[in-house]
Amino acid sequence: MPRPAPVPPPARRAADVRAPIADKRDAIMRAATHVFAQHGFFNAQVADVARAAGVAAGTVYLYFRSKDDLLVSLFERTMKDAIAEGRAALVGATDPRERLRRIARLHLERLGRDRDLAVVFQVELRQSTKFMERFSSSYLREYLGIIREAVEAGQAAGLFRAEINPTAAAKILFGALDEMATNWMLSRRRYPLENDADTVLDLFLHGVGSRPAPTGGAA
Amino acid sequence: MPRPAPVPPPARRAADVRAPIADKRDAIMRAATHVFAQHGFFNAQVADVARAAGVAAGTVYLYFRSKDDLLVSLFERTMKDAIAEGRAALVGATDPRERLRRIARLHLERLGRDRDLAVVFQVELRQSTKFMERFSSSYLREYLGIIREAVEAGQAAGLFRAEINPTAAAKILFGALDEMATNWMLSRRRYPLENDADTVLDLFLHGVGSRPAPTGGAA
DNA sequence: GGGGCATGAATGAATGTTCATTCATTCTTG
DNA sequence: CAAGAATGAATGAACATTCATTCATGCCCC
Repeated sequence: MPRPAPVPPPARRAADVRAPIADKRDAIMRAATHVFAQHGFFNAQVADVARAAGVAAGTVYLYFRSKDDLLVSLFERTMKDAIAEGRAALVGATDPRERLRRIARLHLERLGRDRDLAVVFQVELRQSTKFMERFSSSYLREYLGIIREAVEAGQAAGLFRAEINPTAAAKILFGALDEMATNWMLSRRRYPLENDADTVLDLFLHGVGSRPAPTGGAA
Repeated sequence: MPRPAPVPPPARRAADVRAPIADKRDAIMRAATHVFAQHGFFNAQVADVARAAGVAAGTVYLYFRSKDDLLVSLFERTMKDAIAEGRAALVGATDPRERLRRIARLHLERLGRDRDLAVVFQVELRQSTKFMERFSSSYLREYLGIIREAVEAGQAAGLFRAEINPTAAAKILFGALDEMATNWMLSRRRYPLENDADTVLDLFLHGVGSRPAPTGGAA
């Protein structure tokens, strides 16, 4: 009996005709996130990912061209989701300060929700300049652009000092958030990461602000 | 004739008795910085490093326990240098704002001086949580501590707002500088990185400041 | 002064392991 | 009973590390 119930066949229904593709692909990506976070991309074996996903090693290659492709896909999917979620969250926020606050919160909420994902994003994706450049020139650029526009809007509204360089300010805010995420991920303590968003925003808004301080909400 | 002048024997003089050790070790570390920066740690072969250093592959193992050890040594030496240089630069600066400014400048000057080093520090060292944790729990902790103390001093002097969390502020400043360095390293343009220190500091000091703004120096 | 000799640095070919990837075969399902 | 999904053993290349050998140096004794 060479088949000890490998995966409980999940009772396919009619619409599942092309569902299995998404199912397995998704399972492999989830497993990969976990395994890469655990061992690091280079030390992780494709066979481990396959095992964690409950499929055979060869199956991975039915859904991904290569191990690299697996990491890249992970990254692309997450970034697309994140940017879509981000744009949605900005709808209805007109005050530039509020827009920045939402961006920051979302950034940290998303990473704080899934530690494996945080590890992959804060560590594994930065393994090689190859990945970094790819990341940097596409999604990071877009992300920084969104922040920059909010800063520019703030300047136009007279809320932020005119002499601030919006591009630099965007990098600074991103860098601060990124560092918070990295610290959280490396820390053994499991504090709520999203609270750091307010800390960062408070300092940032004071920094760019033309007034003494537009404090968040606390009396 | 299996010996096509492998390396020109560099005419040793008396004092060289124990010099070769430092020489070679150093040469290998330099070469490793370059090769790791070029191909990434995992893709770089020890043989490449050896070739770049002008020694045989086996020789690397006379000076380093393993490939990992080579990366760790690189990192430890640089951090020791940097922290020593940093502490020295702070001597004589009593104003907390001035201390922060010197820290920021030095941080970016050092990385901006050597692109290969910047790549290794901004990318290669972050390959695995193993290295990250090591880095984070030792040198980064120390570095953040230095920044935090300057912030606390600023608060004690009434220059910075009392409600600022100094630990968080230190992470924010570090994160912002780190992002500037990463951006510079990934950018094709070769602008002077150290100028970003003032940009960051300006925003940061506004952010923490209890006054409208302690502007740097420009009229 | 000079001709071996001991020392240990340096070499680089060989080793052995570790995987990513392939593909002939088996299984599932409609 | 096709068609195509899935399997997992086999393959082969890549590479860290080792180690038997070579080489350079300085020392000592004649």
